[in-house]
Amino acid sequence: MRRARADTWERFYAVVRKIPRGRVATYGEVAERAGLPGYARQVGWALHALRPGTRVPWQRVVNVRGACSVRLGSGSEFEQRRRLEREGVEFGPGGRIDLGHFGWPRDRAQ
DNA sequence: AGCGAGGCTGCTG
DNA sequence: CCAGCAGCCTCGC
Repeated sequence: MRRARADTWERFYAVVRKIPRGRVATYGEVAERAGLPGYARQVGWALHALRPGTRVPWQRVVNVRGACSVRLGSGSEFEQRRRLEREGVEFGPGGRIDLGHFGWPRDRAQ
């Protein structure tokens, strides 16, 4: 069988925790770095299922266009943006982040 | 066991 | 950059 769900999610969390402060990574990147390319959607689900109290910088994970994909209405969207801005991440007019500037450089180690 | 939905992505226009 | 289409995996009914 494939990897157990909890095990898979733990990999995602481990990767997310490696994202440097002031940087953001896409779901696809997190999945890829976790050794599970193509699991972008599962990263989203893993963060969705993230329990309060778990120390994971989920706010640094955005979609490939640099926008917060957090489900609207949850209030987390605002929280995410507030946290990122505090880290020095700038948002564009459309509420998007310039991944070319704030994205997590793949060539660099964490 | 089947099916729709979800914090996504890459490829085409 | 946005819209449409298809593929990805897991959850919940």
